[in-house]
Formats: sequence, structure tokens, C-alpha cells
Amino acid sequence: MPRVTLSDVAAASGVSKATVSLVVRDSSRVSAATKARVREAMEQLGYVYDRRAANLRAQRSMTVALVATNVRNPYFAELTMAIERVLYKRGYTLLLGYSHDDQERQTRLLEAMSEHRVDGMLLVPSYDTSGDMLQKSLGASGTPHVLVTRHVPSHQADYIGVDNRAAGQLLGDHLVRSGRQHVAFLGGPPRSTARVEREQGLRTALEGHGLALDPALSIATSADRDGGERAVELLAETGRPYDAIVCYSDVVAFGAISALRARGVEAGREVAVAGFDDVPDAALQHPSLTTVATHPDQTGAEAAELLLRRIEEPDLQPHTVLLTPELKVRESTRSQDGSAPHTPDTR
Amino acid sequence: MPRVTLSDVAAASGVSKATVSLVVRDSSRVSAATKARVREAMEQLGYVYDRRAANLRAQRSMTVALVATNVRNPYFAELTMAIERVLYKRGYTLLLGYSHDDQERQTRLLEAMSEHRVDGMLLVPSYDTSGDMLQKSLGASGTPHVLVTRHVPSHQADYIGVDNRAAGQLLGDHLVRSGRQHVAFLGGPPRSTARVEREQGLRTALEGHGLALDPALSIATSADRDGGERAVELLAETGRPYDAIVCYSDVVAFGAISALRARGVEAGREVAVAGFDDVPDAALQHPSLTTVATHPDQTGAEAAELLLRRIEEPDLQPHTVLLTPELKVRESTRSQDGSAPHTPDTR
DNA sequence: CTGAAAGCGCTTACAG
DNA sequence: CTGAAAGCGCTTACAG
Repeated sequence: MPRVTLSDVAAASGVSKATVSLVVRDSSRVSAATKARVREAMEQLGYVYDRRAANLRAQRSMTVALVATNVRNPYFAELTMAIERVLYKRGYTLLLGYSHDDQERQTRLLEAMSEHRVDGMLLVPSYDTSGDMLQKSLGASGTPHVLVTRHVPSHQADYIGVDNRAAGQLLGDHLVRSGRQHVAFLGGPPRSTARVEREQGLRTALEGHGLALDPALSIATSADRDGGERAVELLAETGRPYDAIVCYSDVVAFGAISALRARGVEAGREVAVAGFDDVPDAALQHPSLTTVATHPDQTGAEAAELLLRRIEEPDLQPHTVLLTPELKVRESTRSQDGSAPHTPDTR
Repeated sequence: MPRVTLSDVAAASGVSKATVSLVVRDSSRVSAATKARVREAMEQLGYVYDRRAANLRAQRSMTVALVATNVRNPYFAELTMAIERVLYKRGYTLLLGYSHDDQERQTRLLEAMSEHRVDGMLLVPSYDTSGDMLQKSLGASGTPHVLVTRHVPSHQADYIGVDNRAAGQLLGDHLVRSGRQHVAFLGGPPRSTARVEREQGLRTALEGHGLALDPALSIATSADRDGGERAVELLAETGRPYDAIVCYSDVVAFGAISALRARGVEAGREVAVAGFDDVPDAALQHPSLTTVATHPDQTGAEAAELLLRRIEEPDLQPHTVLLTPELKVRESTRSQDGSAPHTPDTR
């Protein structure tokens, strides 16, 4: 059966296409009686509005794209859901793509989204994304966009994420105050801006207390659980003493705690362990995990709001919004009980 | 600046719009020389193809919608990523919406997706979705769709998910063979088809060994961690003895294990605990969790493939694909050591 | 308050 | 191998 169109509805209800179009959008320019008649016809015919055609003509799409890396980490799950929630409320539909931190895939996704004429894009840039790349894949279409969680130093654009330096500092201060002195920083991908900034904050805090962050104790791996396990192995191989481990993220910390346990070390005793994010599991693990809340929900919601504002006012100055992190002290960083820092058995 | 269109490219390269259109799609009907010239012009002008317009004319959209409940559970994260992966490979773009198990929201999402003229839809139906509701929100547009993970009994449509009865049976058999006799079934939303089927499988297995599933020990709550904790409280309140707990999902099981521990009971000793899904954390917890793998990755990938096939052949018979679950025996259900079933202190 | 005509940016026969 | 014309299903001035 052929599709029912506006013209069919117009014919059936004895008005013009223009009038039906106004009824669809509930314009006040059409009388209540006419509206009722037209709606009756739509119902009768089983009419389904074609937004694509409407939007082609109106030169917008009422869609927004999210290009993220993946959704395995609960942080990104919350972020995605917050974004979807705001867009839904504002009548926008979300297009989604995962780059898996692969540059070529990211480029192809950005181009596909541009070709679908999304009104705007939210991008969690993959590692090593350069300003040039973004310029190339987004510049031609000029699609308004907001960077989320990770920024691209050489790219002028809206950015919203947590203040990673402040987050690192919070953990550093807390650990030193709890009597820790030899702090390692484990996991996360080497060149990620978040990793670099968190480490800087940590270092600043330590130096504020007259301590240093031993470069040999900063070990980048990956941002998943496995990255935490591997980093602990590598840390042990250094043979250096440590009494605290700050992990790139909670998920990394879970891996680290697991690996420590396999070596007979319980987090929160000889070695304090902390993460970033405050994913739901952090409070529920045994021991519960000290961490810094990075507020994915708020980040996602505000990123979506910011993008919608930019869509409406393209000439707005680029904004950088840094959310304030929040320290959550739990069992995994209980105060130092006076014992010596943990020295790994080098077997 | 005004958008660059096909006409602009045609004018700049001295050919017709039709020819440019063929070049965009890399048709063999255009000579290599002409293609080169046209592509040169596109590059020069910064042309961005408008798929929306193309698809309006061609009567397809190269988009597929996923309407799921949420993405907090790692099962759904994997499912979503698998779907995105297959669609990307086939040149489709994903539209995404979360119903949060809210019927009205699901209805509005389905209608929005229809209006965006997606070529097909993947739906994880929210609880209590009826065939009538789907008929109403999908019938008018006639959009091809595939139900994923959960099915709707009164609705004729493609469905792909794990064989929940078989999964329940696997766990039941395993527990009885490990010497357990008093099995509880905890968590999950009461009317979910998955819950009902898993419980049926469990019951079948127990009865096969001359045991029964005490109805008082089947306690529905919710499908999250909190649901597991609450169910353990409710179970304790029954005052009945139990030596094994099967949870609606791994996430529920994590909550149950936590609640048991708070009561001084360690999973895998007096009480065996098992879940469904085999989420990545299941193998990594302490104790590691016995579970039944439900293969979200495969489910998502095959659901997407099935949908794309149905889009191409709308008259295909509806398919029901049940994936075979896989038992993963771990520490949380170590063999019964001869001690009596755990009787909760009723305080 | 409503209608006739043009147009959004493409593709699709059809013709040559 | 390429082009002129019509049309996908809407909205947008403009006119009355």
C-alpha cells in the first residue's frame, strides 16, 4: 500500500496541504473546528508525519549526534543516558556512534553524521584527536559541536568536563593527610588529556606537602580493568616501595585491587587505593573505594543543553565548563596504621 | 554562507546534477575522467552530501532505531555496542532512545522513530508491553522491527534472545548436583518474561531431581543491585531455610552477595549464589560468580543482521532465534561441604 | 483563517 | 556516457 501523505489528508478533510501542515504543528492560525476535522482524517487514514521531509524543507533535522568511544565504562553509560534524557525532553532524537578510540572510525562517523545533517554533535574525542582532524571532518559542514569529557588542545570549541587537575589534587591531599608518602599513579592511556591533568593535580598536591611523585611510579596502560591489573604488575617490577596507588579511573582501580589481592595485599591496609569517577560500584565493593566523583550525569546534561544553545545561537563565544570534582573517602584509603610502606617481593 | 549543493558542484564541473549524483554513488555509468573532475569540484567547494534529501527521494533512510530500556547493566552496554558495530559496517546509522521501562515514553519514542522514517527498529520492550501497544505505535508506519532480549507474547514479530528456560535449567541442575536442596529465586521485575522463563527452567530442573521450588522463596524485586539486596532481606524475613540463591541477573547477584556478607554469610560456603548473563565483572569478583552466559554481543549482532534482512525482504516469515546459554561454574557455588542449609537468624 | 505556488536537495526514469 | 524534467513529502512566504 502506498504511503499516506499530507496531500491525502488534505483531500480527505477538504482543506489545503498548507492547512494540514499547520495542524500538524498545532498552529494557532487554524480554527479548532478545522483542526478537529483534519485530525479525524489523519486518524482515519493512519497518517504518519514525515519529519525527514519536513526538516529538509525547514532546514533543520531535530537530531543531534553523539560520537563517543564506547559505553563499557559506567561513566559513559551515565553520560549517554543523561544526554539522551535532555534531548528527548527538548524534542530531539539522538544518533549514536562509537569510535572505539579509533581515529579513522571517528572521522567516518563524524562525516556520516554531517551527511545526515544533524543539527549538532556531541563528541568524546578519541585519543590523539588533533584539531586538524576535527577541522577536516567538521569544518566543511560547519556543524555546531561540543567536546565532552576530553578536550582537544588545538581546537577552538565548547568543552565540558570535570576539572581533572582539581580532582587529582583532592586525592593527593587526602592521601598525604592520611599518612601516605609514596604514591603511584596507575593506568589510563598515556596521552589522554585526562590522564595528564589528573597526574599534574596529584603532583601539585604532593609537592605542596614537600613530597614528589616518582616518575617511575607513573605507569600508563589502558583505561579498563585489565589496565589496572597490568599496571600493578609493572609497578611491582620496578621494585620500588609504595604505600598508595591512585588509579586513572574506578574501573582501573577495581583491576588494581584485584591484582593486589592476588599478591596478598589488601587495599586499605598497607596500600591505599583510590580512583576517579565514583561509579555506582565504587561504594559497594569490599573494601569500598575512595574516589573523586566526576559527575557524568551532570556533564552529559549540561553538554546537551550547551549544544542546544549553540545551535540556536551559532555565534556564541566558545565556552569551557569545568565541573567541580568531589572527594569520596571510603575504606580503601583508611588512615595509615603506622606500618612501613609496602615493598613488593621481587621474587 | 549558503550551503553548497549538488547543483553548485554540477555547475562548477560543467556537468548535470544527475551526473554528479551518479558520481557521489560511484556509479560505473560515469567515466573516470568525469568522476575525477566532479570530485575535484566537490573538494574545492567543500561539498557535503545531504543524505536526508537523497533518502527522501530514494524512499529509504539508511538509519535504524534502537529503543532500549537503559544502558546501566553491562548486558545492555554490550548489546548496544554489538548492534552499533553491525549497523556501522553495513552503512547504517543508529538512532537511540531509552524508555526506562516507561510505557508512555516507549510509545513516544517508537512514534518519533517512525516519523524520522527509520528503515527498521530494534526494540527491547519495556515491562508490560502489550501487542496492542506495539500494533498501535508501529502498525501505522509498518516499520519492520525485531524484538530483542524480551518478547511480547501477543505480538507476531521477529524475536532474538537467549533461551531463558534452558538457562534456568542449567543452574538448577548444577546446584542440585553440587548438593544444594533449598533453592531461592531472587530479584527481577515480577512480570518480566525473562524472569518467568528462568524460574520455570529452574523449577523444571529441581523437579527432575525430585525437589521443589518453594513459591515463598521466589521473590521478585527489581533488576538492579538494590533489587538483590532487598530480596535477601525479604528472604531472611520468611524465616525459611535456604542453601542456594539463583538471582535474576549477575547485577542482582552482586547485590545479594553484598547483603549476605552484611549478615555474616559468605557466598560459596553455606549458601551458593548464582546469576545470569556472565557480565565481565562476574569472573572478577571475590568470590567469582557462577552464572549462565546469555551472550549479549551475539544477541545484538544477530538482531541487527536479522533486521537488515527483514528490511530487504519484508515478507519473510517472523523468526524466533533462541541462543543457547552456557553455564560458567565459579567459586560462588562451590560444592556443599556437608553443613546444614543456612537458617537465617530471625532476630 | 485558508489556499496556490515555489522550493528544500536530492534521485529516477526517460531520452539521446 | 550524459542531460532535462519530474517528483520524494513537506514548509514557506505571499495573497486574499
